[in-house]
Amino acid sequence: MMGDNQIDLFGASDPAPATPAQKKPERETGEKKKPGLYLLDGMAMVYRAFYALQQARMRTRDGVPTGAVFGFASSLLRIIEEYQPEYLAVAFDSPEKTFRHEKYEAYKANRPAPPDDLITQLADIRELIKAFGIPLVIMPGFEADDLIGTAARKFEDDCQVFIVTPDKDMSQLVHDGVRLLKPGKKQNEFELVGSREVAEQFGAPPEQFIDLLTLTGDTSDNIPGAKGIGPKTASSLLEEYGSLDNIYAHLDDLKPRARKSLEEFREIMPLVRELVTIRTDLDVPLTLDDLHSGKPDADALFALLRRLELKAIAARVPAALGIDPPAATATDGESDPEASEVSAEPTLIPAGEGSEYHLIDTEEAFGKLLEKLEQADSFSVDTETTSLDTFEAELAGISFSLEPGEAFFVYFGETGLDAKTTVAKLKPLLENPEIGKTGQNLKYDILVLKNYGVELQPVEFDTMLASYVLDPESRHNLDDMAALHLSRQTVKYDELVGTGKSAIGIFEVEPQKLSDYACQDADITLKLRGELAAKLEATPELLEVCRTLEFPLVRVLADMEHQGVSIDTEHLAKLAVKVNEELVGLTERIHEAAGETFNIDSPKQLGHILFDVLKLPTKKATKTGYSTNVQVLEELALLNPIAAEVLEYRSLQKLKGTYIEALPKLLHAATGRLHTSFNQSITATGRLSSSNPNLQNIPIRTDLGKEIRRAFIPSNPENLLLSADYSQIELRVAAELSGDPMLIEAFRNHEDIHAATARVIFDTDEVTSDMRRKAKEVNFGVLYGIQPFGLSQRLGIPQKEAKEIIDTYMAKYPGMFSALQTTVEEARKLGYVTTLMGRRRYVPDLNSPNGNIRKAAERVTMNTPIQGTAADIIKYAMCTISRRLKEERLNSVMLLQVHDELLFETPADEQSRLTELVEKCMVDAASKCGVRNVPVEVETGVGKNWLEAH
DNA sequence: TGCGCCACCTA
DNA sequence: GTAGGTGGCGCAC
Repeated sequence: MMGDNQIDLFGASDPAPATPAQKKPERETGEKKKPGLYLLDGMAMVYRAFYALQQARMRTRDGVPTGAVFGFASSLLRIIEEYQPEYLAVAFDSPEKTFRHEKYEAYKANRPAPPDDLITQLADIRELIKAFGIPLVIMPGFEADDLIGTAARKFEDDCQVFIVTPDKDMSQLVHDGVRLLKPGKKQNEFELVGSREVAEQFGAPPEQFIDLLTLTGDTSDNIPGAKGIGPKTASSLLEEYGSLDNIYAHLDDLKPRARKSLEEFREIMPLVRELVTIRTDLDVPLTLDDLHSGKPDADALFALLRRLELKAIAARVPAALGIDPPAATATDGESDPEASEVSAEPTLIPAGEGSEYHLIDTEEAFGKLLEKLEQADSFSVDTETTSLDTFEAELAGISFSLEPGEAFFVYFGETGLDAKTTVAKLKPLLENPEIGKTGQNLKYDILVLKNYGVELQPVEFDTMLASYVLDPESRHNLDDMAALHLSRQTVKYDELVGTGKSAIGIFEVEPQKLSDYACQDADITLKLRGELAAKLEATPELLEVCRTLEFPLVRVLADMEHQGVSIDTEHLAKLAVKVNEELVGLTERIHEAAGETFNIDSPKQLGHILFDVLKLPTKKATKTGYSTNVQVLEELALLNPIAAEVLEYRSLQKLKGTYIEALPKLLHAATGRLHTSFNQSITATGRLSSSNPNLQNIPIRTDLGKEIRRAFIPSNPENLLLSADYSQIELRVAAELSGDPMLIEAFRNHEDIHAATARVIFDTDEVTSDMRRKAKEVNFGVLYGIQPFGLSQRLGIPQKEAKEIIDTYMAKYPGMFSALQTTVEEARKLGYVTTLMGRRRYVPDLNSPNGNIRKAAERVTMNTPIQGTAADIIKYAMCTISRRLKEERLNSVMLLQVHDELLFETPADEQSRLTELVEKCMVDAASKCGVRNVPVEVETGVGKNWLEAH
């Protein structure tokens, strides 16, 4: 990487300071401000920049990755802009093995090689530092940490030292004159970390930090700590005994578990301590002058930034470094507007610039527009309304764009046209199946127009969903997409009407301004369609996901939301009375047992009662105190009945607050029903989500939960509810993906799959219920990206046992084993995972240097094809069912989707036809989506309410 | 009023 | 161990 192998420093081309060197501050003038010395932890900052900007996928037009360079340069500039450092240097590790490798073979052995995209940027970063005129410090055999530690110690009397690093291990260097600057959550913000902050964050002051790190070890460097001793235990031990040596001097006072662990650890402790200790005593010929920036090389710097198309950085350089771009290579502002898509902070042009927008507020102008629209075969449309609630919303106007660069706004305000009659004139073309409609979140427009008797169709392209399919975890709102894909700065809705109390109604906005805003949205939407469609076409399977699943589903979901579902408020009212009585009793008993009244809903107060007042043993800590969650309370229930009462209280309170009392309030005044929103562009896997209210998490497990389900009833009392759900769909998908013959065979034979798994992994025909339970957890584990830690937690067994179970499973189902492995390997190479239909999810963290983050990404990678394929299947089924219901002219309607279940309302005489149709569509959907080797089963039920139907 | 955190509901 | 949403508390603004 850093190719130079000179023994000593190599730095700026010109060691002479750009400004006359500050005189070293005189000793005695303690008041006088000391110069600042800023030491950058190079590689750590590079890594951080790389991952922080990975999502943005920054590249030059030629595809050269630039995110890390951008992030690093931006941080560097920020330091210069904000602190104007007298001394500034960047340290990097030497490429050779260091003394730590010699002492400990496995040092950093678990570090994966840096991703290719990062490696290619290292040379650029190095060039950048040189062009900035900043000294680069590298010494063979030593890591950047040690160089920084040594420099910090050496110069802390003469300077205020700031170590710029995201690495917590550096906390040990914090001292009177030494502080850390840690990159914050927001790009380009730094958090100043002094002694107090270290103590707050880690529960140990910097002086104890080495001992703390020794005890816990450092997984990222593959350095073991004392087993079973985590940060919390370590810091409380250190608080009590002051130092590691003193802890060892008092081993006998410790709890047996900690003692045993520390005894085992004793042998390697000195080595660990040496490994985690950052050296501050290297014998290196470093002088303060070596750390002084030289003159920046303007030619080299601007040439580099130009090559990498980092305009935003180039723009900051003149002010920060006091240099100007060479005349010939001046950064281009206007000359090349299209080029900026890939740069991080492209100069955005106003969205409306270069476009023609027309306010339509006369019959004559409207007549002309109508003619145009009738002759079009496709256009974009956007409604402006008085409310985000689609049932309340009144139209303020509708904008259209037939070709990029021109848009029209039909205005319904006082000075405009009459909404009702105008919409009636638009109706035939809005409903014309031959004229394709493009929009941003068309479901909203469909719902609004329904109130005006218009069934907007067909959904030819939805930019929000196209963006979602291209990258589900990117941002899908119009403003961000305009900036990202079009380098356009949009006028925001808030800028139009203001915010908070000073916000005005949409009809109070000046018509011309509203028109420009609305036209902008239609215009941008159509332009975005062009960009997004091109990207989809480059990946045909993603285009197919849009065409066959997402776009057709928009109408289906709009219809479901509009339909709504009825609930039996009287039933809920009765439940409320019962639950309230029980809660009053529980509250009394809990307060009595506590000896005082307190707020049971407050985990903080509850913790105080349980652990301070009643002195019950603590089990688990959270960030803010001791955990009082279900697992903890269940354990405590064995010691004190109050815990069981609290559990009961919690469960009742939750159901009461979230459902029994909340749902009746959410009934819509106009329809008397519950209208959820099905969000189609939220989840990373392709599932839907539901909100306002969330009807995908209605209780079912407990008795009270079942009673809540009983409250969901048909809108027409003559009708019935029909529920149809896929049986074990995710396991079947997993079996299909694995191709594992044993697993597939079990499904073909209609076996009890958990029992079958138990038989295989426990190698017996006598499967006990406990074996089945464990096997069930293993099966779930496979779906969730199985790892020993997780299974051990779920089953409450040691990690070692969990590992054995997993090993056995994988040995018995080799197809599953290799499929999971291949999935992760492929994803690591490609950067994304796919469902059977080709839906994508990017998983950049598979290359993270942080073991925990990487493992989490591996689980995501294993789960996404399974969860995502199941989501694709039910989406496909919903589309075909909706179509078939219309074709068959049935009066049944789809009400809800709950991931593997569909709920319908049906007239009694359609019940059997509906059942047959739904079953067939659901089963067929699986094979259409690629599940062809494993049979898929659907279970249906009918009843007077959701509980009976299920 | 907004936000992070904890806890807990679903598939 | 995967994917979501909501309610209440407690704090900062």
